[in-house]
Amino acid sequence: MGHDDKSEFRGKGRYHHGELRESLIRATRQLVVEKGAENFSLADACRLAGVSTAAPYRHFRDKDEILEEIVARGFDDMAERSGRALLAHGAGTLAGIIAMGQAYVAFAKEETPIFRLMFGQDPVLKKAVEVRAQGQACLAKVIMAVEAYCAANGVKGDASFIAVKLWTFVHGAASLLIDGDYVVVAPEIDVNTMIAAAAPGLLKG
Amino acid sequence: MGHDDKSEFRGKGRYHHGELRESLIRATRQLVVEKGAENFSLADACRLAGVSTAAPYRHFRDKDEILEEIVARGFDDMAERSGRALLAHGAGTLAGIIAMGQAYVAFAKEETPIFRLMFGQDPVLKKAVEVRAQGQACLAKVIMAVEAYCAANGVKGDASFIAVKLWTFVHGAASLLIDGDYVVVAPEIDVNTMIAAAAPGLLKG
DNA sequence: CAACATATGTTAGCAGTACTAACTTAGCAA
DNA sequence: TTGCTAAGTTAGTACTGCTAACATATGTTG
Repeated sequence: MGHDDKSEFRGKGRYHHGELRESLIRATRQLVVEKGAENFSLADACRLAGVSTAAPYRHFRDKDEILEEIVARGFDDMAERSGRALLAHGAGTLAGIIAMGQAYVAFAKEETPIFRLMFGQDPVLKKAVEVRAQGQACLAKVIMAVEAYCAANGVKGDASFIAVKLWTFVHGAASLLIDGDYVVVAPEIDVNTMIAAAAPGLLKG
Repeated sequence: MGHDDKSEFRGKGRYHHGELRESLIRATRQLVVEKGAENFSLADACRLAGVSTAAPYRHFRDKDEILEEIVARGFDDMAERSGRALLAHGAGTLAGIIAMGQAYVAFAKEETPIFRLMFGQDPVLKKAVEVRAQGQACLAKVIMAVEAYCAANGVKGDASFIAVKLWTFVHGAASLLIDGDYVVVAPEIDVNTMIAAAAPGLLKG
């Protein structure tokens, strides 16, 4: 340590950076995680990559197109985590479904700025086809888990409706938690406990 | 119509506007509603009020302090709406509680940018004492409604825990709806139906 | 009523942003 | 080697929030 040359992002000292696109994506991810997407500036990412503020426009349409890349990788990450949580408890079990929900909240807590980008309101990101597809794939996993649960426990009812109810609850928990709203009005709440308590009721037809 | 003089916000043609503070708040509210808090600029509000961009700083610490005012009035509005929804069906009834939840979502849908300001992540707004107090008052209403329901229906369980579960679900529904996430993943969902379907399960101890 | 004090406006300017246009350099291909 | 093109650069536009210094109205007080 001690050499503050940002070698992780900089090129090889040449006029042409060489892998600027990937460097900018990594720099952006780091800055978004550190300071939030609201306070992220493309200019900062440029400084981190050791490049002029006009350089990104050779690789990206605009600021949003870089963020799309971050969101896409976020969905990958989340899908993998929730998949692991489910499998750790068995596919058709209540415990597995609860673990999935808790993994969702854990992701929101650990990767808050990424989570906000993934589910936030930016209409540009919402329209990106890659992003849409990955969001759908994420819920499809939940639906399959609920279907397995219903089949194993003799619950009759629309699995996708139940899945959306679960998602809604868990998403609400994640949002209120990371936005600091529980702290304001119900500071003593334990989100994981609450999810475990609510899941059985939500899983009934 | 036809006279585009913004008379609603402008002063009386004098050097001193007269009621600039209130004019700026109303202009800000209008602009936030129209274009979202993300795209709101204080400079726009100044133009709408017919005043220089430095003028607001005689009345507000900074941009955030104007927004706090918007949030405070938003909580007033929401509290009144949900109170009416509850009373329309009777204080201790399931229908009343469902109606409260639906009113929450309706508020989020109709006043989306205000709702986002109220429950969003801005740490400055979270710290404002007035805002905190009004948030607490809002949930206190829900807790009282749940207590009345529990008393009337012989449910034993912590009413505030149940209230937080309800809030969590309804907030998740509002968030996913206004952020356009249902559209991406489950476009056919009817949020009001879903709330009515989920409420009984969430109200059990 | 005049003079001053203060509240509330103004203009000018700073530092920062996203993004564009025109120019330059490097790397590759004929 | 020549020259084309991809990928950098600098310089500049138009915007932002906010501050400092200056100007003007308003109201209080001798």
